Amino acid sequence: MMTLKEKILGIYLNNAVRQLEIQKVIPFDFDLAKIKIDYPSFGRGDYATSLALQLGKLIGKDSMDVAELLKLELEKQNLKEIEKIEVAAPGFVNFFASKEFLAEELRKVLEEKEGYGSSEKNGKTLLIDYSAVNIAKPFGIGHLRSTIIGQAIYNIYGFSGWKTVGINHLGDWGTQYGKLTYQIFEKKLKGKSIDQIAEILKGFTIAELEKLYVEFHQEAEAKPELEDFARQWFKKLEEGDEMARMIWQACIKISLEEFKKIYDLLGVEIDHAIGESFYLDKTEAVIKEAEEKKLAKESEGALIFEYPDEALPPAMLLKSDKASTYFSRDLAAIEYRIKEWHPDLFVYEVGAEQSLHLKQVFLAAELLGWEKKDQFFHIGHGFYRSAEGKFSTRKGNTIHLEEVLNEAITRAEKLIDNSVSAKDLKPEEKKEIAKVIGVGAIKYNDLSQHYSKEIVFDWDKILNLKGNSGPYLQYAVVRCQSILEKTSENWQRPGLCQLLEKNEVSAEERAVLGAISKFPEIVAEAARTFSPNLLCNFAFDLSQSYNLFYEKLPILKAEKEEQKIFRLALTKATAQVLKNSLGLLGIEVPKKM
RNA sequence: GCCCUCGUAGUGUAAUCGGAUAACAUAUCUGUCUUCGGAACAGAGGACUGCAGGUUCGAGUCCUGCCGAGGGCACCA
Repeated sequence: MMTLKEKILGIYLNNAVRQLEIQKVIPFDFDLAKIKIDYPSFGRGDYATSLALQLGKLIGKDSMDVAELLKLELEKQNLKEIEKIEVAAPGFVNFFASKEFLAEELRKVLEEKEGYGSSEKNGKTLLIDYSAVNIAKPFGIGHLRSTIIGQAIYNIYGFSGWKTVGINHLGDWGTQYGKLTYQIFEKKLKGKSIDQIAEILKGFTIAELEKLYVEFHQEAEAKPELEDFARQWFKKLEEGDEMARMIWQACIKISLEEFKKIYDLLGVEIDHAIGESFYLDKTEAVIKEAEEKKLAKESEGALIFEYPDEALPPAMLLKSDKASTYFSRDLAAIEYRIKEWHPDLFVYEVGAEQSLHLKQVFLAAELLGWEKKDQFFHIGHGFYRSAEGKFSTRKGNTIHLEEVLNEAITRAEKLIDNSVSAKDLKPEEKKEIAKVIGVGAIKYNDLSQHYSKEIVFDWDKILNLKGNSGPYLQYAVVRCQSILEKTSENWQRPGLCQLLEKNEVSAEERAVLGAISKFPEIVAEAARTFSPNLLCNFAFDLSQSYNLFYEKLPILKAEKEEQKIFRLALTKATAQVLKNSLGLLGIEVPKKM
């Protein structure tokens, strides 16, 4: 299924250009790949191309003349989706979508419902690595971006016809667990019997684990030898020492239970949670392969991966004490994922700080002959920062996600208490709605900003509940639904679009329709550029168009019967498309608010 | 020192592979309510898009240099 945008580019413009070639107006083999279709600003049409500007330059003619020629050739094709083509200085060609096209899209929304905008299965698989929370650390605000953006990308690709595999690459391995096991053993377990130890381990909370971890770093500043003890403990862990394993496993259990609460609150479910430790016994084969392919080299007691022509700095495969590194584990993970799922595209939703590391991993996978490096994509998101700088687990100045979510929910509750329409609701219903609104606000705040940007953490901004925010969109849907509930009118009947055909549609109604029909194109663009924020922009635009229409024109009290039906259909379609958008973003819609 | 990312009204952001008068929110000011849900709508003011060059018919976007912020550069992940 081609979107109108794709049709204009791929068929209509292509035909026009070929015609001009035959007429020898322009030379043959003009490369249409350089051309794109834009959305012009309001009033100038639905689609635009600057093709004539480029052609004019190429053949040394006035772009306006070329634009007129293109317009002529396009008009000869009798395009049913296009009502009008205009030429504008200095050589733009603007397209206005036809009533037939808009009516057809409206019908499609009403028919296809939650499927509107989706694509048929394309047989390709996307594997996305996101969230990647760390064991024994609280679910920090820092993991929010990865979790939310990753889930949105996962949803968008699934909607676009891809088979999707989501992986939560749990951080459950590394020297840090040496630090923690050392600390737990020294501080809490030393000299205790096995039974006592089991009992103590069961009782830990994640907050205590975090506190121990922070204390370690404080103490290590005065006593650097602690770092060596930690490395020894990590080595024990790698060698399967019973005590080390026991402590480590207890940490995992406690952490997973804790994370489950947050994922539930966020409404996120990741297909597979696989810890880094899972790949431990798989690194050996990778290292052997690297050695066979002459890509590994010994250096200062460690084993490093070297890139030909120093394309990238070397990466470490084995530490000098022969312990594995996250580089070798990440490579082993790729090998495992290829075997298990045969993905066509590997996406890593991981902080921008890992940019170099992932470049090294991707290029290594290519050099090893597994995959091409352009099959990998790193969505390197910017961090949440406090006004003073980065949040750090080591220093203990993190903001816990649970705190943020609870605060958001509390703020939403206050608004609900003041809401007239929700005053008859039971307390537990209000609580549930507050959850949907609070969590939605936080998700939207995050998703609406491009992933590459840093976000300075500010309670008032992250919890914004009006203007360009999650609740604004939720409110638009709820209001649509409220109107629809007030009528038993069947808007899905023949004659729905008579008004359109008779040209009796106002500018406000036309704007809503125009916005709705862009949805499939926006989904495709959001997928291509891994940018959920485009969907946020779209949903906000549509809500604004609808709110303006709602303000200006009566729906249930429309003058004519056919107007009422049409406007109800518009309301239904708006609610549907907004719900589809929010669904992809992972934002729920309350029944009332 | 080298490498990567980011710099847009007071604040927070948008602008898709270079397109038209740089859009939106917030804050400030002014309006809209006997009408379908005011968490709404309309209007006003507010920008040499960090600075200086360059490429182009056209630059917030590409290139060069500088300034600023953040991150990275082998035994943390």
